[in-house]
Amino acid sequence: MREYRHPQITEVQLESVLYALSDPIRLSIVRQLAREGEATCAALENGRPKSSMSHHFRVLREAGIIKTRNDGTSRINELRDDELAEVFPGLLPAILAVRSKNNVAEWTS
Amino acid sequence: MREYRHPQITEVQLESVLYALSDPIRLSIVRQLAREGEATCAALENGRPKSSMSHHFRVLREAGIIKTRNDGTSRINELRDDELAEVFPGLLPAILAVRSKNNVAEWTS
DNA sequence: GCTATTGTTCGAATAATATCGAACTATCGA
DNA sequence: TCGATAGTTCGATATTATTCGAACAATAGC
Repeated sequence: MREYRHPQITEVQLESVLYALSDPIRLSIVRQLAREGEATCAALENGRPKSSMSHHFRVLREAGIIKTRNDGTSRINELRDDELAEVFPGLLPAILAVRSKNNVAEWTS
Repeated sequence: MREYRHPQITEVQLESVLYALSDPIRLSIVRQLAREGEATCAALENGRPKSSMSHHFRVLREAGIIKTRNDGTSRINELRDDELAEVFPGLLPAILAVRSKNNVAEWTS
């Protein structure tokens, strides 16, 4: 499977980052990645359809928030937190510091 | 004209704040308010139709980002930055610290 | 090569947003 | 009371997102 295109961190736009993170599912992905370091797509889809999740991963990737690499048949995702800190210092930490009130996995069922 | 309903700051949702700020026009409104303290709607619409701007002010207001009060025929807007700092510490400063590359007023004409 | 696993892409339906003119409301001042 | 001023609301249109099944692609293991 071909490699993904990740934007240069200097090309990343604040608006796109904010938009990508304004979705509860994507936000929960990012929170989980912040906790666990890196994770496959499968580990992050909480019973949701793969195609939906694939869409969300793409939005996060194109916004410059995550980096995806191939590992066999899996894709491994990780936050680009260090890079994001260069261009938007304090932004991701401020967002991650907010405790999530509603668990996404909860309103899946 | 009747008063606006502003959400309690504790009811404000991170997702809504991020969404509201993911729009370039709304972001430019917030930046301008951060510079100038408070401003009327007219002072913030850069030649755009009033009805469009009214929509954006509403989104910002309902997200808990601005507060609007009446003053004669004008509405005066201000950031709820102190309150936002209570629930999302560091978030607004991190966003406002990002220098805007494209001036919104620029691509108006 | 066959099969299972993991994810992507496509396509179509649905939903949400943005945009802006037109009509309307409220207030101020003469 | 009559503009003039400042915004809001309505309604219609256009654009963009979300969702998810179905088909597809790539890899690992046997």
